[in-house]
Amino acid sequence: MKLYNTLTHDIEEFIPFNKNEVTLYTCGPTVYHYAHIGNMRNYISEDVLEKTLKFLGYNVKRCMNITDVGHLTSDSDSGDDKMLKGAKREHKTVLDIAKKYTAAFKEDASKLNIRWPDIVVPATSCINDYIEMIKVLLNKGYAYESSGNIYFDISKLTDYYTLTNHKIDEMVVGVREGVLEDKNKKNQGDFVLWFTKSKFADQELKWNSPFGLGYPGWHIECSAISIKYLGEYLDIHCGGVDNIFPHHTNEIAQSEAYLGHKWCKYWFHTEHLNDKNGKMSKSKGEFLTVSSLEEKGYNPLVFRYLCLSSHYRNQLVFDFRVLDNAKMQYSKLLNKVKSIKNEGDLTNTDLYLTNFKNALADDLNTSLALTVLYDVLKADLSGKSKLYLINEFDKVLSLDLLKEEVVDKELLKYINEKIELRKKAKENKDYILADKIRDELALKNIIIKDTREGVTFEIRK
RNA sequence: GGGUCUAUAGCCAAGUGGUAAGGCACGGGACUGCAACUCCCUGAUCGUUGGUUCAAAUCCGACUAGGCCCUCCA
Repeated sequence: MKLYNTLTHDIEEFIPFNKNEVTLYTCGPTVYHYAHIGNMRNYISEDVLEKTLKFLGYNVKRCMNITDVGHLTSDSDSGDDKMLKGAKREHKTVLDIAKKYTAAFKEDASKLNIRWPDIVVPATSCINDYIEMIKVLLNKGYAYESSGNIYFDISKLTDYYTLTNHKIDEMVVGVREGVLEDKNKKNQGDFVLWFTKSKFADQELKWNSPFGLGYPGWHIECSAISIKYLGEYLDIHCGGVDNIFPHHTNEIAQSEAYLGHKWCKYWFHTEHLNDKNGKMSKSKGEFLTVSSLEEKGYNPLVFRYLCLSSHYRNQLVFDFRVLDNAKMQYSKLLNKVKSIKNEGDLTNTDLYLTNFKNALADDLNTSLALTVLYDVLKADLSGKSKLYLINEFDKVLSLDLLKEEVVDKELLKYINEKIELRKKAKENKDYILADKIRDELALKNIIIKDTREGVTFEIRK
C-alpha cells in the first residue's frame, strides 16, 4: 500500500514496524461541544484508512484519545480552557460536559458508519503516565521549570520543525489575533507540559504531582496515551492538517526525547472541509453537525459518500448544492444496487476486486474505488457475483449499500392499502385521486414507483 | 514575511509522458394517464505563459488565483 507521509512530504510504500500488526493512533475530539461535519470528515478518512488496511489483510490496532482536560484556547497561559468554557456555557461540571459530548460524538460517528476504535482513552485517565513522562523529560534535560509551569525546551533538539520545514527566525509570534507571548519561556517555541499556574483560578480538574498541583498540557496526552497503549513504535498517526503544527510537531519532540529513538513512521493528515469563507469552525459561520444535516433531511451517509467521492488530501468546499449532488448520486446508487437480483452463479470476480484494492492501496483513492463500484454495476456479471462484490466493497466504503430496510408492519400495511386504492383509481381513470394518493405518500417521504414488474415504493431519508 | 497545498467540463472527480475514466446535474429520446424510478444518446484539450521531448493535463521554470499553517482548531 502507498500512503502520503507528511514527514517526508512524499507518497511512500507502507511498511509497518511489525509485519503482523499495524498500530494506528488518532487524535480524538476535545469534547467541549458537538463535532461539526468538518471534524467528522477527518474521522471518516481515518475510518477508511483503518478498513482499507484490514481489507488488504493487516491486523490493525487502533487507539484514540478523548481530550477532556487541559486543552487551552491558547498555549500561553492566557486563554480559556475549552472544557471549562463548555462547562460554564452550560452550567455543568467539566466531567458532565465531557460525558455528554463524548456520547454525542460516538453517536455521530455511528451514524456515519465510522467504526469506534478498539481503544478509546479519556485524557483524565492517564494523569500518572503524563507525570512519569514529564519526570523523564526533566531528568534528561529536555524540560525545565519556569514560574511554576514545566516547559519543553525545543532548543535541545536539532530538528524540532521536522514536519513543517519551518525556520525559527521566520516564524511570526502572535500572527493570530489574541495570541500573547509567554515571557516565561526560554525559547518562543517551547510548550507547556504541566501547568500549576494559570489565570483561571477556578480550573475544576487538578492533580497532585511532583511539580505541584496542576494539570497537563495539551500535547503530552497523545504522546503518553499512544506509547502506553500502542508501544514505543507507532506505525501511523492521524489527524487533521491543522494539527501538524504545533500539536504533532510537539508530540514528536516529546515522544522521541522521552524514548530516545524514532517513534512514529507515517503521519497521515486529512485536509479540511471548507465553506465559502474558508475553514469551517465552531466560532464562525453555520455550525453544521451530523444532527443538523439529518434535520435538513439528509441521510448522514450522504455526507460520507461526499467525502469518499473526494480525496482525503484535497480540500473540499462544502455547500448545500454539493451535498444535494451527493444525495442524488447516493440515492441513484442505492436504487441500482437494489435492482440487482441474487441469481446466477458466482463467477470470477478477481478483476474487480483487484481494481478496487489497487485504488485504495494507492493512497486511498476512494473516488477511483467508487468508480470500480460503478464498473461492477455495469459489468457483464451475474447478479450473485455483483452482490458479492458490492458486499466486499462496502466493508471499506460502509455506505450501507446492501442494508435491508426494515419497514414497520403498520406502515407497510398503510402503504399497501394506499397503493391498492391508487391502483383502483387508475383503473377507473380517476387520475386526480390517484395523484392525490401519490402526493400524500410523497409528503411522508414515501415515493411510489411504477415499474414494469409492478408498483414498489422507497422510503426516502 | 516564512512554510505548505491546490488549480481538469455546471458540480464532485480519475489521470504520474503517447492524442482526456466515472458519477451527478442540464438537454434529447424510450417507458408512463402525467410524473418519479429505470434504460439509451449528448459535453471539456486540462488556470496563464515559457521550456524540455518525436510526443505533456502529466516533467521543469515563471506568473496568476485560492486554501491552510506560523502556539484554539479535525
